[in-house]
Amino acid sequence: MSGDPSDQARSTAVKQLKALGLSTYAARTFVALVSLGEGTARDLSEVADVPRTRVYDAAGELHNRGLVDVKQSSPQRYWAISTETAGRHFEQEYDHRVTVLTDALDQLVPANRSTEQQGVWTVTGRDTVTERVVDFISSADDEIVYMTAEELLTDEIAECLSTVSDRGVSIRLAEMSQSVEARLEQDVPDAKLFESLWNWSETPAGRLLMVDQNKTLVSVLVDGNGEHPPEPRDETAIWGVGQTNSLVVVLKTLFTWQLDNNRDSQDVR
Amino acid sequence: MSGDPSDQARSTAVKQLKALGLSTYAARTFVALVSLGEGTARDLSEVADVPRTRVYDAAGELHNRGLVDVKQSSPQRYWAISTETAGRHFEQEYDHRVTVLTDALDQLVPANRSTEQQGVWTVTGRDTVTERVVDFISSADDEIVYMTAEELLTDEIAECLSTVSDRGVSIRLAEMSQSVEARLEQDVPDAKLFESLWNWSETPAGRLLMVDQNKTLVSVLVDGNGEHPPEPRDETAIWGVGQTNSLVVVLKTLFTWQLDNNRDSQDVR
DNA sequence: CAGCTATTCACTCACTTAATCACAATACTT
DNA sequence: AAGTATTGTGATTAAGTGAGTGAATAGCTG
Repeated sequence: MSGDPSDQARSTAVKQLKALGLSTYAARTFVALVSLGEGTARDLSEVADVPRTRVYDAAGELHNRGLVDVKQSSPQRYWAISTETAGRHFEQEYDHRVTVLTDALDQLVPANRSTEQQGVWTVTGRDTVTERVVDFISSADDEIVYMTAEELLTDEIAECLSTVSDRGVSIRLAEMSQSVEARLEQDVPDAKLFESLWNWSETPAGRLLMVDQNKTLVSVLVDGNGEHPPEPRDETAIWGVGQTNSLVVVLKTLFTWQLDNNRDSQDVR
Repeated sequence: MSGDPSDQARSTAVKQLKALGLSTYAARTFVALVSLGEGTARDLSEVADVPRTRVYDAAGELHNRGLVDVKQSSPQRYWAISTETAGRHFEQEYDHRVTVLTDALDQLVPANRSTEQQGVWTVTGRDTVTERVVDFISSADDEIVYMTAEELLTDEIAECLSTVSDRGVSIRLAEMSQSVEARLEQDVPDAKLFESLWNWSETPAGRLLMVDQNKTLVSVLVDGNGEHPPEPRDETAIWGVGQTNSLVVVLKTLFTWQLDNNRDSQDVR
């Protein structure tokens, strides 16, 4: 009845709907109803592959959620809202959730989130690491030293650097690939380049970041070689904050030495 | 240790986190970690009221989601991201979900979503009815006739009316309460007022809407009197589309008669 | 009225998740 | 250095949720 690409669309739609909190039956029923436009319990049962006797529950759930309208005839018919409306609907619901959540959490957060720590924290996952990097960069008052692999320089990061640069924070970027440099030159004209410690492009290193000589983060790209599915969870980072933090101390000396050497126009290694 | 308001904040936060897809343990652990800022499994177990041996799983789940970073010490310590970051994090995740969903659904939607229907569909819930109203108004090509109870005139609706008015759609508003009229006069200066059929403010009626003499919706405010919790699900609407649709036909004649009478400056009833 | 269909309800089964326990590994104390 | 306390991991049990099935009721059609 339906081809392969259509089936795939179905299953991803069902997956997302379930993740959005619908039951399997409700998700399948909704997808069927969208592709049918309108239909009876029997129709839906066939297309959605949901037991006929359970379509009513599923449709009820959908009606409660406001995704489906009901016609009180016999047999009763169901009608699905448009995809755009569905999108808006979920967005609204979600915004509300997040607002309520952050409000509640803000009431709980203690006054002093310590600014001096002993050890280092680990973060996993490319997107998550990016989040930390953005947090760090955004919090900069004075100076940022940053080295990054090309593939990890997202628009988000570039934009973030540009913002703090406008705020007057001095930015030092390690020598990286041509394209990265060119890109940043455009977005962050005030950034100063310096010679990299390593041959950056040949290491599996991800990023090095130091903010205000006070917060540091270093990441590496892991697996990607020995793993079966090409997971996006392919970056691992450690970070630490505080003047006495060991990671901070190490990177600070490293960078200081590096930057000083560079200032004397000496090419190191 | 913590007062009543704080406890309430905790429980709502936990509720939202669970709705966002976390397990109860993970949700409780995260909330505890936010109010602690940082802590060991033991600390969390006490504050979160989660069995100590399960805190590790919960923290793992949170770490995978990118909400918590881990310190590899002994005992290992956990650190929660800031509430703002958490908010951004969920927003991003959600935007992605909705995008994927709508893309998939758009592939499934059939070419012809019929424009001619027999019966009437029912919708429940104030927000959901508003969604339909917005859909209808947005789709207007020619003319809108609208009557609404004051409390139901949200900013969203006013804005929507204003948009289509700019597009050249003629808008006729029934006589309503002073404040509603004043408000719309400002947002939608081109709208023409006409005398209402009923003494609008004294009926439990919600809204009447006719778009292009082709789509109609009528809603009433239900319960709100006999129900124990003041539920927001207090509006029920029916709608139908098509020239031959019975509801459309009825409302069309009603409005036409009404508007014609009004044009002759006759006050009806 | 008879036969069919639609709808609801009650129940089973399977699976996820909460909760406890037992044990191994590690750190701390004297 | 040995003993004790604490941390982390895994296995196990219990409870709850949701998928799936069938029977019973209500409603329609001819």
